[in-house]
Amino acid sequence: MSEYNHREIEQKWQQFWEDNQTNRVEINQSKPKFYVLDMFPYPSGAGLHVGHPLGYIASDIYARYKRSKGFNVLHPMGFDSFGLPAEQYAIQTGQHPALTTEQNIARYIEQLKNLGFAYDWKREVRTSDPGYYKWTQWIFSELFNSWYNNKTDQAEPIETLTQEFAHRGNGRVDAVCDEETPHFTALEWKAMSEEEQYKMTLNYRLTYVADATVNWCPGLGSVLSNDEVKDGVSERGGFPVEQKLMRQWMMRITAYAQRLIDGLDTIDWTESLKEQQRNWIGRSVGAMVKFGIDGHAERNIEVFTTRVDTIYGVTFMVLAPEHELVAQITTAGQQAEIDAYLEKTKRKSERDRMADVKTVSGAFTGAYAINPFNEEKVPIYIADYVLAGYGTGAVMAVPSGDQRDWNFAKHFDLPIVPILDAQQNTDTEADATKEGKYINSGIIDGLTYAEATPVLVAWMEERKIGKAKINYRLRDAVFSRQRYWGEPVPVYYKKDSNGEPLPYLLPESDLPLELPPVDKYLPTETGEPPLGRAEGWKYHGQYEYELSTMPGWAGSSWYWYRYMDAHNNQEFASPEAINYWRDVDLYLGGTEHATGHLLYSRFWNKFLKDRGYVPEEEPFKKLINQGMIQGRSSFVYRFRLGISHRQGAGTALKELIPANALPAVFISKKKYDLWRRQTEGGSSYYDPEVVGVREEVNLLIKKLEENIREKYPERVGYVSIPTGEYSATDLHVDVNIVENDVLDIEKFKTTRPDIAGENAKFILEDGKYICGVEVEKMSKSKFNVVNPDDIVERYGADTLRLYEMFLGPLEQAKPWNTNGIDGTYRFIRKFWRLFYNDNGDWLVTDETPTKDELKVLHKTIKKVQEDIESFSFNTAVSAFMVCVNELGSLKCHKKAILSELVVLLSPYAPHITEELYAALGHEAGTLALATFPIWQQEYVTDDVFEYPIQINGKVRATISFPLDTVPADIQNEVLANETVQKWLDGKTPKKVIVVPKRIVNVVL
RNA sequence: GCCGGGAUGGUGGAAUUGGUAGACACGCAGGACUUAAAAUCCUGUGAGCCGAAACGCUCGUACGGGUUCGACCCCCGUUCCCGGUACCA
Repeated sequence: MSEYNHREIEQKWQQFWEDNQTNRVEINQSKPKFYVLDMFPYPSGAGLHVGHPLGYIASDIYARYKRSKGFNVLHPMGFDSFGLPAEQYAIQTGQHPALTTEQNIARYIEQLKNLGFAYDWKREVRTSDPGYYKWTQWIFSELFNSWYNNKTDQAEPIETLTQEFAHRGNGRVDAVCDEETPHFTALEWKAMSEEEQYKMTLNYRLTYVADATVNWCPGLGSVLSNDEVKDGVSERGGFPVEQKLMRQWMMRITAYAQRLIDGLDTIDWTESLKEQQRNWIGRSVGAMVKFGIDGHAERNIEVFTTRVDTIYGVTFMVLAPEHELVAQITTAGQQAEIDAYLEKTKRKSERDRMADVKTVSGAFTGAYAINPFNEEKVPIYIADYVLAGYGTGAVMAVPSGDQRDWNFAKHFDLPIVPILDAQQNTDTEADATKEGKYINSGIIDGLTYAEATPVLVAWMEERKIGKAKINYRLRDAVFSRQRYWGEPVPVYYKKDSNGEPLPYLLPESDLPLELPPVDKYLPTETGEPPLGRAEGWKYHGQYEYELSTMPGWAGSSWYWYRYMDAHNNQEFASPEAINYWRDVDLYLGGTEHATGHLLYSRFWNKFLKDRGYVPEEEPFKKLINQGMIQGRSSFVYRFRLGISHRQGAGTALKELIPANALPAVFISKKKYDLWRRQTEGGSSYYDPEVVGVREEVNLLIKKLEENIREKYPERVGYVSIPTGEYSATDLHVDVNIVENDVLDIEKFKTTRPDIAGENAKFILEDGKYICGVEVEKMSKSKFNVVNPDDIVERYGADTLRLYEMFLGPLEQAKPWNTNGIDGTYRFIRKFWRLFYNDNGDWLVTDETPTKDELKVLHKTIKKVQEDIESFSFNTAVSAFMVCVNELGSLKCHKKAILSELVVLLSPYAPHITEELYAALGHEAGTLALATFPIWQQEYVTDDVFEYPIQINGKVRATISFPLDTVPADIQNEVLANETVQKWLDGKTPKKVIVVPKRIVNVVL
């Protein structure tokens, strides 16, 4: 092998790894385990672009590094292969989503293999594979068969609940369950029929059917979860979303709200990510208070408040328009007004409601609530600023302390009563202070905030009109999707004694419940989900199956366990595998999963732990978010040419001449900016550069005009360009034909046949066409997508891997710019030339390395190790470059140095290092078994330190001293130094600071 | 509005966390090799000033202040950018 040939080398080793199963991994009790995981990719039809592998490269480097440090490393890859895009495509083309998904995955795998990742491909999983989703269905079943016991603070099998029912009824059960669950005794329980008992348990199960207000998306024909809705439209596709009451499968994630918050303190994630989860769960500490209703002795309004202390400042109540009491308490006189308001809110979309935060609106019900503390009657309003889905859907309004209440009070001219002596200006705005002492506040007058709350809560609890309560923003998760391409829910329906359908679970022996074929991937005529189309799809030929499928997050909420034992068809993974691999030590992925995948996964994990299937409370110990790679779009500027016609021609402009007779004129970026400046007026008009461009453009236009007029003398008058920012259109140009912002004009012409040949004019600068640049999202429509395959073809995977890491800190968002890649490519070739000269001669010798060479090597080992440990991959790449540059200058070709360096670099550039490792005489493929080099202090430390000598904090000289020089000696010598003497100018310094191995500062 | 992150040469970025700001790389300029180009190698490259030269000077890490012998780093205030979130009672 003479010259470095990345194609040959990379292909050879990728084949070798595959043939020899080099990256195969098995349980090995004699080694510590380490689990590195990348977030589950969805295999989209567009394939990978250079942004995707960023995290995969980082995790691969880390995994290989850990392996060389003696860990048994699990580093798998697989596919979250159910999902909307494949189904949308199926709807359009009629192709089965399984087929397109299969093709997309094949393409992904090919691309991933091209990059040389050390995945154990034998462990690959796909959520849409029945062998996989059997276990997703199984976990669903386990959830169905469990309830949440608040006393033990964990999920338990439903049997422990029914045993308790038989023993003592549900009086002492403290469970997370439906609000309306009735009380019953053991006797009553035993008196129930089996069906009645079963129905009762449905109130407790961790997955259950309920009528829920859901995000209905007509455009997708499906329900979406909160995290799939952004700004009132669907995250995928951007279709409008509306609120609708539907019968849905739900997951009782709220049972885990507190544990989901507490667990965050035990894991190493970024603070911002944890904060997002905390906000999403939205814990607030407060109290429930019951207000009576005047004239409705049997009813009351329950409110949740975080400020019970302000209860004497309540001057009105507000209910959500959807609140169930509205219909019952509205007086005859106010009925019309309330109806009108309800009608108005219903028509407002969620989006309008959000956009319209400023406007105050509401309507009076005519009814009055009674404040239990002072028996005062306050009017009850409805208003859409109160959300039905939060708390109880009712608010006690304290206008002196809450700005929204204040706005409402002002608008409807309601009283504003201050309740703390520290409150200020309550007639111009609300003051939410907790300072001062209470006034106008009955039993808490004169107390402080800290004193008042316990008094109020005790008072309420005594009278059973309220209690302390912790409320969460988190809602139970809707689990049904009215779609085809997802896991079927393993449930069938039997008619109960009233003829109503009652859900029953499929037994485990009937799993997996496979997706049936359908003729179309659309809802049925009657509005049933697509599964309703499946011919004869019935349980035991007679019972209706559940027709909705599971949401996208179902399959990804437990997948990391499947990798531990990917082919097990007895269990989702064997206890042996689970207890060995336990949890993910390093999880890498984007922030977009902050409140979706990462929350649901933690939920399912906690559930599986409660039920004894897994050992760890938290599944992902450390998590790193790689920054998004943005696109860097290139632009060309095309003048908008206007043609005037000869007077009296009377023809529409576009008919004057054929469209292609008018050339396209493109102007280079800098000149375009200058051209635009001519309208700014002032001095720029006379700027010679501006004048120069103006003349150049006008000359060209004049020439064009003459040419055209020659051909169409009777029609064309003159050609002109508007001035200012409207003079040209900026057009995206494919970044792959632009290098260092210089447009490849020939390629540009071939991609745009309409402007080929003579039909395009380019106004250049320095003989080049320079494109404009903007950072945007990477997408096809912006022509800024860079395909890793192209880069690999041209520079090789090793170079791409190094370059992606070199680009900057892993966690930072950055635009992709291929410009710098030559630097890493040069580095790789320089590295190669330490082993081979240009004639292909082997240069490596067995000579003993010098001290300098050892220092270069060990310095690099130290730096690279520290950088990998702190995930600072970009600086590690620099360290390699420095190292190779220095070894190059030292003309070092010594085996003792180079073989260590090869191992050191192997996590970053696995192919070239395998090749050279073998060339150094090692058995092929054994690099994976090599141990990470260990740096030695003796080679790294210098004997002298070069002290920067500052005068008043500015460096004026440097002087070297042996490391063990005492500060007094340093000071003496520094003061004697010529440069220092010059600055001292005969004076005595005020102070001399000597920091050993750092700096000397002489203060004048 | 609130929460989180950030702002350093023409560009991507570095700086042992209070101790020589700009490592490394791109780009650019000049040179060597070559008939030429590519590749490769060498030199220079924050801005400005002085100069024959200097391991000369001044300014310089978004802006304004402060603490310190010494500040990209700590504190106070301001501007802008990115991400998240939003009537949450």
